[in-house]
Amino acid sequence: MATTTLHHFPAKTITSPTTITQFPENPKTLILQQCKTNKDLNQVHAHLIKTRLHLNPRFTENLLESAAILIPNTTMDYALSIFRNINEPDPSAYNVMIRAFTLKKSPQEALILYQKMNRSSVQPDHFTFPCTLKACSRLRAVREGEQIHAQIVKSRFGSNDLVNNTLIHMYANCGKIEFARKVFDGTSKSDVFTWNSMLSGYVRSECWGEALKLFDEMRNMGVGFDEVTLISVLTACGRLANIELGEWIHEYVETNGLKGSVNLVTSVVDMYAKCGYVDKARSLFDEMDRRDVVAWSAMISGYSQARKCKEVLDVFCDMQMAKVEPNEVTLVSVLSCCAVLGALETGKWVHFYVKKKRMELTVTLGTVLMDFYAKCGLMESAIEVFNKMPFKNVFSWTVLIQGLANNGQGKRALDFYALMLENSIEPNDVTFIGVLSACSHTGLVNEGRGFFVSMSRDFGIDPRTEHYGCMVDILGRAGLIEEAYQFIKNMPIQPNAVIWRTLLASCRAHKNVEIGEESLKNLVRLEPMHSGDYILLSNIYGSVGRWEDAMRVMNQMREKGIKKTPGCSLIELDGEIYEFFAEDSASPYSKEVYNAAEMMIKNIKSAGYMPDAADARLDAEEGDKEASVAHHSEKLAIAFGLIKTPPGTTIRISKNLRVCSDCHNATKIISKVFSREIVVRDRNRFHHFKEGSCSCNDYW
DNA sequence: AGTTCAGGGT
Repeated sequence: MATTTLHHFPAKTITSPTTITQFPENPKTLILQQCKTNKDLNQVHAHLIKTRLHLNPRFTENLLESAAILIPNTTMDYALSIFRNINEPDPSAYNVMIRAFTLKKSPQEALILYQKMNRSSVQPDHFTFPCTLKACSRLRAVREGEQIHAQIVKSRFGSNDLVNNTLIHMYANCGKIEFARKVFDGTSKSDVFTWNSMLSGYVRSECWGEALKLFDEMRNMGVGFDEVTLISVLTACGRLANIELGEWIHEYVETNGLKGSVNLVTSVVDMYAKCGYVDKARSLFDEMDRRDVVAWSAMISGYSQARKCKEVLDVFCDMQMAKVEPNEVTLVSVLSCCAVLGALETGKWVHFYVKKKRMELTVTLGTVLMDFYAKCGLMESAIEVFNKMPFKNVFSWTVLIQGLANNGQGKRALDFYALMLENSIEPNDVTFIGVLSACSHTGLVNEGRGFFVSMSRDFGIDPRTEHYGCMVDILGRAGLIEEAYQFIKNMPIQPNAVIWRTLLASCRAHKNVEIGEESLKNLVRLEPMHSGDYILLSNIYGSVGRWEDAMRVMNQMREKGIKKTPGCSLIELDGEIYEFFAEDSASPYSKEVYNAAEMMIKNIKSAGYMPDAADARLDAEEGDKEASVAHHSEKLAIAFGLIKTPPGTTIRISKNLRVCSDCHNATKIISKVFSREIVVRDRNRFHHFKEGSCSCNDYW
């Protein structure tokens, strides 16, 4: 006999340790206290039938409740079989079933049963409505909710607090906050639960100001408040950066001995972090004697929003040491910080973890995973995630479009934009930033103009500074410098420094001295301490041979006490991050790296590379200009990558500034001569170098 | 027999 069949015939069922041998008069206590599985229930059920006690509805309903709600991790099958055998179920039997379906994530079934109850003319009682409304809430079924509301009004439960609290919750959860308020105003306003329901409704609908107003009202009316109230109010404080009220609540928590409440203290931690006091949040977090996954996640997201990525990874590490399992929310914060850092290895580890734990690829998790891959330059992985996501929203599509645009695949980005519209997803303002940058990074001038018009005409989105910036970029990169300049002059809102900087960068690429000078004038007025701007104009002079003017601009900068931001490039090898600065001799690898860089330059020179001194340090001696360019941080990092990785490995570099034209040219040739793919993430976008050309088509 | 609450993405 095959051994596998034996497993289905264990002797255990007969001599199970939970076997019930003695039955008390009232089986309810027994069912509640001892039944852990359906098998236990079976025995009680059998006993009830044998003793004909099952004809007593009270016993049967107790059994039903146990089967539907009290036995952990079980389906509704057993409960359904009991329910179907009840001759004329009364409201309580229906209530148990409706409550259980909602509890077990089948709110749809709950509503179907409620309809059946109506058809059978069983009168709902004051417990039926809350159970059913909760199901509507879960499903965001506002129409069904409204129908039930009408039935409530017609019934005698219209003034029942419990019923009204659930109504408020249902409307707020379905986004109908003004309906919720109407219900609230119709209550006696004497129950803290009612106030809490309304408060949480405002918080859920992101009406932070209304929430605080309600809390004020609550204190004026002297209804009192509890922990749940404070948690909602703290959320609103965090979003409004209302530190005064936040601190008042913190005081209240301290003086009233409420620090043992993990939820409440977590909310205080979150409030401080959102108000910008992340260190204060941390010290409070450290004082907690118990931390659950939400507390850890709040601290991690606090650091993540403060862009303190190193701290995010440290706390995440501590969390694992503390043996608290991260969940989706935790991982979203961690991934978004990996995206900022370009921490490919760590982010991949998180993705692996998600797969190992078979976590659901929700819209949020999927979107942040895509963004992470896109920001590490791995667009194919990003698209793979996108294709696996069962649901996508405007965020997901926007990340995809922006990712493709930044990785030099502008045409593909626009294809996906068209597909997005076909899928009836409405683009928002951020989507258009992606669409317009796809145009600018690909040189699609007329398409760009078209989208800029379409944005407000077809979708009612008013362009923001960022959108004007994209247009300036589109025109400027294409060499339409004069038009870009006029575009800025005609902008209905005040151009900021970023706009002028964009124009200045175009002037650098197209050697336009006059408008470059004009741009710098505006930049000096708006952000006088930004070193890169002076350097850009200086390079423009250099590129047309006006070395004296170039020197003059650099001196002007130095006189103002402005220091150059040193160029810095990072390379990740075996999960370790190596940092290189331009002309850096302090690095422990400097000798090795300089030798490697020298060899590398020699090699590409014989393949036709000509150094471009326009990007050199101006104070370098004439003969040293070439060496100055050769020691840009990027070249050092690439040289290091060449000697430290096996032939054929892709080299990934991130740098803090934009790629200079000499490095760009050199890297193209390196990719060909050494047969390497090289991916450079600069402060604006990606460059994928392969076989002598770059994904940006020399257009950045 | 029931109701309110915390952390996340372009």
